[in-house]
Amino acid sequence: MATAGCRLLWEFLAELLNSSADDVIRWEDKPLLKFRVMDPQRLAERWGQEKGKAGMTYEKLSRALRYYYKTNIVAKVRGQRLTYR
DNA sequence: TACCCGGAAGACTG
DNA sequence: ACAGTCTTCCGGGT
Repeated sequence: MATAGCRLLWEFLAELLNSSADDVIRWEDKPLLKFRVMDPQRLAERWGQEKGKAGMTYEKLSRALRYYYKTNIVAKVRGQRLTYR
């Protein structure tokens, strides 16, 4: 069950948001839990390293994010590649 | 352009 | 063998 082992995508994103990786992803409005991806390509590279997937791209990372809409882990704020969790 | 949308299929893990 | 969480691929949208 569940990848539980360690970093799920949302845990990885939360860690980046709570650290100072402002060049890749940052809070747009922390109280509202809105964040913004500043550098899609670098975000995908870091995610790829986490999972040991060399060919990770933002297209694929965002596909995983779309599956999150269904479970309400994240929601898209169109017009600015913003999301909240 | 670059990013966004979801269905379908399949890999990987505990 | 099984179910959860993606990963990969695709055609189409804004």
